[in-house]
Amino acid sequence: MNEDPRRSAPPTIIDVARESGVSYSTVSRVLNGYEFVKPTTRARVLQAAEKLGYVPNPQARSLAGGRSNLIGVLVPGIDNGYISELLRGIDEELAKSDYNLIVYTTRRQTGRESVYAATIMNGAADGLLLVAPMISANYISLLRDHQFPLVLIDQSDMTGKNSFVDATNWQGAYDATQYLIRLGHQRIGFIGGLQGTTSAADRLDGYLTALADHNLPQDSRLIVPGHYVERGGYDAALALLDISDRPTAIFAANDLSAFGAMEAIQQRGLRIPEDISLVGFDNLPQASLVYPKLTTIHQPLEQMGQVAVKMLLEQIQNPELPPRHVTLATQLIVRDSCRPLTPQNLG
Amino acid sequence: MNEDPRRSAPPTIIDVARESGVSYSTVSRVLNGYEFVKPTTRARVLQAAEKLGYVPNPQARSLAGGRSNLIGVLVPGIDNGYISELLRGIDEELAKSDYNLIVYTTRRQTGRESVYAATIMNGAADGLLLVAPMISANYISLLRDHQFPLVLIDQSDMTGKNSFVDATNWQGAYDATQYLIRLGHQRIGFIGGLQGTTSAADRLDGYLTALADHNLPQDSRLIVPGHYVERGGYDAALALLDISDRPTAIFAANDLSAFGAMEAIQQRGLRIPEDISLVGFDNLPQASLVYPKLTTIHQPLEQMGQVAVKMLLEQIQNPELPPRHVTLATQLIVRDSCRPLTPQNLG
DNA sequence: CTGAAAGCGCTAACAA
DNA sequence: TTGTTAGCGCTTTCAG
Repeated sequence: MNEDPRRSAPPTIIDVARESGVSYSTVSRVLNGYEFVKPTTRARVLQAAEKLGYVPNPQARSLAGGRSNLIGVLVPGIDNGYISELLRGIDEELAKSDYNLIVYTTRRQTGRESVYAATIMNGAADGLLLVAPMISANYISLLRDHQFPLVLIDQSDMTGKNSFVDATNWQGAYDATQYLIRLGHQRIGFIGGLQGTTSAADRLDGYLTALADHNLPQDSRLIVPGHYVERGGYDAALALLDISDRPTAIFAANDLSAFGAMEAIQQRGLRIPEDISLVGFDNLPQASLVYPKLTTIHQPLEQMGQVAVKMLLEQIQNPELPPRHVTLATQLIVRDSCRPLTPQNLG
Repeated sequence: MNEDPRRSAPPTIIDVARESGVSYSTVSRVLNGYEFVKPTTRARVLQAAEKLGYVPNPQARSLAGGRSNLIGVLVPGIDNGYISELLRGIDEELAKSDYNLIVYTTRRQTGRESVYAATIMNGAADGLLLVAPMISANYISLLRDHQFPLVLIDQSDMTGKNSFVDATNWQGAYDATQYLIRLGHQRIGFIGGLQGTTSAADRLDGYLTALADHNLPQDSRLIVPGHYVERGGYDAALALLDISDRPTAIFAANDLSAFGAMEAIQQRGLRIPEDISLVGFDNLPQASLVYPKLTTIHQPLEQMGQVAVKMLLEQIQNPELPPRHVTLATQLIVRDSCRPLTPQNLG
């Protein structure tokens, strides 16, 4: 309020101490909510701080206190709906705390993961959310070995040493496939996810199991990689459409590749769902924007972000906590991209 | 490489000094690329640092050096394609520097902007990108008065004291409107943007001017607010369709509201573009995903983010630099949501 | 070319 | 309940 905007240096705790006539450690106590401070003293300090327009210097605070009040999130990039949804949840939850968010994108650190890990542990952040899949195990175990608070998002953990939150990938894929089967589809193409990720493996497995449970044959030509990207879905769909005995339905391991598939299908002059049914996975905001609206498996990304933050903050508070795993439920969202198989559109 | 993962405290500059047999200020010099260091000394220090697995502590560095190597970006939220595109550009450019990105969302600071501003200036970040529109002028001038490096994105500045980067909003709106006029449309609805933003004002103005330039009457019933959000576009379109003398085309001030409009139009049983033509603004990735693919004005968001970062880094390097303004060109992207007005579909 | 030493602003013992 | 005093790890004069 009364601060002088022209003053060169911002007021420090010392200025506040001088102003209120107490020692600067008392000021620190007041500012940190320490309870055993005489109310009148507290009031005086607070008033002085207000008067001077004092705000703490985060760097100094963390250097002395050992905490940065920053939490980091490592993502592959910020450019798709999947990450945005996750970030929204993360931010929402973080807003309730006094932590700020620092975003690391993996592109910056190719081959230098260990240096990054070391820097982060060295005070750049108090905890890390790992959204990026395909992070080298070394990287993760480096952090883990130092007891650094860490939560993996959407990737289960091989070692059992890390906390993670994910969704029912297997079940979701099973549900999607079964939905198509119940509509009468027998030849169902599968556009796979990113090799090496647990979600991709689980979704493939859910698909295969659903086929098996309904006594449908497994045809390896019907399984093509899409790498979780739009372009991959496009190429995959083209490959699928080129099979002599073309599938009547396609289940794409994520929405992004489903969008690519839509493009390919429509370019081939085929209609969705009349000529071919399509199911995605994720339920990105775009899914209800495309035409036809995409039937897909909802993955509660926003909630996953929130839960991950909660788990991370717990871990920061108590580093001794054993790893926790939380798996949230997926859900089939029926829209307009599928239809029952009738004699007319039999492959 | 050879560091011991079980050691409790990470190595500091002092450990490196001891290991290499020089004073720790020399280590600091080497680490900061100071040139007048004997090559052999430099090598010895570097080797010791490598051996110990030394990484600098960012907090200590910034406390002593006065720079945090963090740049902040203030956004309303992370949840729409518009922000994502911008962030992508920002991140891309930042990746070339050694700055990291800290994301602030406005929701966290309602009513406490000045405290936030103070904290940021107080070392939390070395510079700030302001993407959020509607940030109180006080907030901005508080930062400006302290000579804090600042770049506004997509909002021109009333005071002339701040650097900003934006796009040709007026021209884009003019082009969009003119495009519709040239297709034969005479009654063109306008779904407005967020009140109080310069882009909304400029786009409205471009629209009006195009009408005037082509001797088309201005009808206030054809101008409805959409607030740049999907829901707003939906409501706006409904209002527009309810007019007795319904428009044959609609120009939405951004893609988000255009998406909402599509929803409304289709719900009313009308077809785009057969019954009504639609143009958006922004060219979000989703624009080519919707059906029909949206004709829109491309705004180079990614590039705007990159340019903003460049300008900000310049400003950080040289705080005395006068404010700069960069306006990037928009471009009409013709897709499938418009068609010429023929006798059949005359309102 | 290199070392010594003074802080940066704050937290957290330790005293009193 | 409050004051005193070490540092946190590093950058940066200032002297050699």
